[in-house]
Amino acid sequence: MTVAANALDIVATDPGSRARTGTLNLIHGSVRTPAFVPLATKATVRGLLPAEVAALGYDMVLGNTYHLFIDPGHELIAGGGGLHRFMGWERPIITDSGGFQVFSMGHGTVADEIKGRASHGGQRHGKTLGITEEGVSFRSHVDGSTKFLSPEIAMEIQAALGSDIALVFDECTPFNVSRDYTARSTERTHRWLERCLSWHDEHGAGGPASQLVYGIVQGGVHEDLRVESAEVVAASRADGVAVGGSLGADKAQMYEVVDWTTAVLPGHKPRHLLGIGDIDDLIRGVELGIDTFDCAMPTRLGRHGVALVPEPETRWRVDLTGARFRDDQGPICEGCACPACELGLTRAYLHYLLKARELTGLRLLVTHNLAFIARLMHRLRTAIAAGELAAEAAALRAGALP
RNA sequence: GGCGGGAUUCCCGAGCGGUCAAAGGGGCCUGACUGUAAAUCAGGUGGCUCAGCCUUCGAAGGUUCGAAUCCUUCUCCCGCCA
Repeated sequence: MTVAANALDIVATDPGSRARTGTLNLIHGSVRTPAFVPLATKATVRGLLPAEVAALGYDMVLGNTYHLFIDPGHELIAGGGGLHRFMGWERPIITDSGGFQVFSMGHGTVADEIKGRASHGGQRHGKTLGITEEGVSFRSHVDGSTKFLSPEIAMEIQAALGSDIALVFDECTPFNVSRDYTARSTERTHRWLERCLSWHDEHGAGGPASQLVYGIVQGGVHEDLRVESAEVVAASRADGVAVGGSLGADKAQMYEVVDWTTAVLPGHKPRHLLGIGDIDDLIRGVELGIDTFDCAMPTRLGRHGVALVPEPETRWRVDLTGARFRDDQGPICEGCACPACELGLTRAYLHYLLKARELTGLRLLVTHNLAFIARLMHRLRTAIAAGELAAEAAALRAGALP
């Protein structure tokens, strides 16, 4: 059992939904919720300085156990004073357990797996060597050597990293597996949850005493399995609950899965929705009672030349690499007051930087995208506190600039 | 004026008698991207009445069953020598 049993301080709830707002109090500070958590997988929000991320309104970032274990190694990071000091971010950090990598190294992305296709030229398959009750063997993507992760090792690594929140080691259940496999996998994840908590209990006094541990709900797209998993995690000693695994083939199914889950979760435990992402998904997630989200989308899209804009019909995206923006003197995003847009830069300039492969272009777009999401979350928090979430959500979904 | 080298599909650039509508880049277009092996990846990129046909490899002739590839002349580039 960890110390902060009531780390989440809820100050307001929305009468028309499960949404709530408040603060999540952690070792390195508090997180205003609902919050989006930018990914700093390899100990950096790619392209941005810690101060820049904070200035955009972010209280927490997410690091990855798998990646930091492979390179540069958790011992090295621990020796240097922990992940916070290592990356120069003294605010909260949540670390993912590496469970997702077991999935992605075998299947590629979530979308690839669902659609049954190979991603990146089919180069990504087969790095996961085997999943057993003990843990997972896989081939390092860096040097090809065989590595092994187990619930205990994942917790040990996260303890060494010193993250504010550790996620238990799980198997991200694929979409294209049988219900029976999903059931067995989910049960194993439950056993792994217990092992993670036990490891944490045993080592907490001498180490991560106030590090929170979040259990992970699996169960695929099966209501009974999801509900059971949510109940198992909720009833455990875990401080918080993360919703993971395959969330379905489309948004409707995803919302349904999250709905089943949060419907049975106790109100006091913080809830994290793993890997979500899109503007509309964040809005719905908040309505379904999610407190924190993480997603590669805003930062990755920015690096890929896409700017987030208030246009639902284009899924809130505009790809500035297209030649039609070559002489577009308009702003990146009309009305946006982010550090990038404040410079008065044109789409023509961004397009030019992108085509010229200048790093500044990527920095500018990542900054804008993260600012966009940060404002979205801020507006949702404010709306919940003011009892106006329904109207605000409707406006944002219709294309209001957050 | 002389001697060499070169002109290839939007651009650069392979090809050097048939398996070439023509490698490979770039550009352009489309698509993807949701717990980041991702500043990435995939597909397309002469035309059509599209399992075939037509038009393309500076221009015009010629050799050959057959030419972007060989020959002749011409036009224009680029070196070197005068």
